[in-house]
Amino acid sequence: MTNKKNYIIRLSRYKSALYRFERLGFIKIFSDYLAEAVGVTSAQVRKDFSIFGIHGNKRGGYQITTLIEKLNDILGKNEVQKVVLLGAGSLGSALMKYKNFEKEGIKIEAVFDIDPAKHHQKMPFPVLPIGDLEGFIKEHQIKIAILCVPDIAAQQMLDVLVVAGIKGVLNFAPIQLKTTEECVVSDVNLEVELENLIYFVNASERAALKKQELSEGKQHPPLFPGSPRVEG
Amino acid sequence: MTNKKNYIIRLSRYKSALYRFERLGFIKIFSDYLAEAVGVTSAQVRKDFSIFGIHGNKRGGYQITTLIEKLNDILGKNEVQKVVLLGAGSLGSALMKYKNFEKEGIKIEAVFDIDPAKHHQKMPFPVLPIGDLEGFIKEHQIKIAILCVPDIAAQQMLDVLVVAGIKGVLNFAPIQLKTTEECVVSDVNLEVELENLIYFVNASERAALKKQELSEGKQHPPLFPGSPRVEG
DNA sequence: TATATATTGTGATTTTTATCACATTATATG
DNA sequence: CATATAATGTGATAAAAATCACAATATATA
Repeated sequence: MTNKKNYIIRLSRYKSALYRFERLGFIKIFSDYLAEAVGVTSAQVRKDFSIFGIHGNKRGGYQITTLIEKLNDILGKNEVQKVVLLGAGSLGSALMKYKNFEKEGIKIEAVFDIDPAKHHQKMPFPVLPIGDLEGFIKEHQIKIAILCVPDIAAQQMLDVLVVAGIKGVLNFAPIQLKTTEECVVSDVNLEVELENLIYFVNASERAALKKQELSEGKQHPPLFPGSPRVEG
Repeated sequence: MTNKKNYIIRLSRYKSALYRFERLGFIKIFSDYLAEAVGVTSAQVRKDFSIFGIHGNKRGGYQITTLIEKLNDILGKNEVQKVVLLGAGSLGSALMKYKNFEKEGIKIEAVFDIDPAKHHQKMPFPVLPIGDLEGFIKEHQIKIAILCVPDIAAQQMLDVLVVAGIKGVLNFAPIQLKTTEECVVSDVNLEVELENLIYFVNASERAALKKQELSEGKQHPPLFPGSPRVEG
């Protein structure tokens, strides 16, 4: 798999932004507006589109609806995507209530959990035993699973998913799962995200401190003891 | 800010993996083991360490405890990081119960929500009104916030956070927030992650199909009508 | 219709990131 | 103690991604 990961993530972001513009009643959009909404440069937007063969109108920008269609085409999402959710714990339950999936055409078809106390057939999502997984995904032709089980159970559950025929897993357990050729695993790791944030907060604090020191003329130690400071 | 984002993310992943090795009783680790645990190459691991001035022993690998210490140093996390959580909805509640934060030295100090019905002082987390935010973060010297409020409220809430002095925000609302120089915003966007996954599942399906066709000798259309196929 | 203008589209260039491959060296072994 | 070995560390190189900058052109305007 050639790693077009960044491109694809951006295309997906463009699409979310476009849906918002569409809801606000916009018909056309220019690369610079879209760029701002997503936090990239306008050249980047145009280049990304160019790479995937999306063309706008010189001077007229891009038609929002056709743009969304083309993006959905590329992203393989012109129909509703059915997924299953593994684990009806707190994170799983939160995701069940997560409205934005539906907005973007992602539909949770069923939830699977090991705990019989949680099983029921109620809408909107039946919560079923793991044993039903394979039959369910074959019957409903499901390819994508969201994995929200405890860390310790994640690998074992992935193995079950692979056997059942799942082709892609969004994994919330903070461990590197061993997968097969046929199944792509993508990780969401909140601790790592937070740590990253902490690093950048500290880094920009350090930078601010340095800047302040500079403006106070502390950029160099005095060349000789007693030599005058450069004044701000 | 020079964009060392990928490096930092990897350092953080190394650290998580190292904690796991440590819990399993390992004392030393080699770059190739660590690489496998995180899903990168061993040269990448060594290069990353080299860039940040981390050195192991030729032939002896790396001492796990000192390695973790050094990583924490770089990531600015040698003490427990205090954070606040905004929004006690379903996602917020799930994060409150999320055990892995604590494991990695991240401590939620308080939760803030607009809904008075949710307010209480009970442990482990008091749920407080937004009005208390500024006082609380100043008193507790908090720099990081996790933003789990409804999309529509996210920008307004960010503005409050910035005024209150928060320096870094982990944002779960799927919109591009407008921030200031002093406050870093980092986004977690689950729809985008899922779409990305869907793309790669489709892409690898297409690739598999192609491969199959190739092995069936369909790699080229017949050079002339009626010319023989290459047999698998 | 002619001209000005705003916007796309993209080749060229620069910057960043990852990979390679091997010199270096600490440790183990005979 | 000499030699072999298994690791690190890193300069050189390759690959990927982002940015630049401007030609091309569709539309608006006079």
